[in-house]
Amino acid sequence: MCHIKKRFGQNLRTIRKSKGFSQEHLAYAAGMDRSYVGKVERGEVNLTIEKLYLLAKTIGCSPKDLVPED
Amino acid sequence: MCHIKKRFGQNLRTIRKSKGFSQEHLAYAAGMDRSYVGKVERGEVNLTIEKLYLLAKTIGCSPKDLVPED
DNA sequence: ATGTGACTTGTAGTCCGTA
DNA sequence: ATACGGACTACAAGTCACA
Repeated sequence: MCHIKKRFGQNLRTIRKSKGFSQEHLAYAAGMDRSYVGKVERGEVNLTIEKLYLLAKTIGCSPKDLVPED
Repeated sequence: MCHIKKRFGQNLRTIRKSKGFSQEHLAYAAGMDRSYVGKVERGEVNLTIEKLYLLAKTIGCSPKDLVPED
């Protein structure tokens, strides 16, 4: 429960890299600040589902791909 | 993108009912306020992933089951 | 290109009601 | 049992500077 943010961030980072995005590119494309994306990936942010969706959509994956299983 | 919250709420409501939970029971078991669960199901809340996870765990389903596909 | 801290503003989330 | 609202507090959102 307490690690969901970190695992979410790891998922995001893995998929982001596999798509060839930099944090900067992703942030810009999603209309977010670069530092915010970094915080999400480091598990420092308990982000909302709308941000979850925006990131998934921007990066080109399903929201479910970012959500840790357990 | 703008209807995520509503679709999420619908998913939660459907699964909650299929498990035989009332909003009150779910809220109590998850340590949340009764009115909050209602707001989530009505799509009035842009909830965080930790709440998403807590609700899924309490209701006995995967977090992915609550997340709308698109 | 990314990590981190400090900060302000908006809203998630709580707690109390009424119907 | 649920919908809905008001008022409040905690924290997510969003920005920036510097390493």
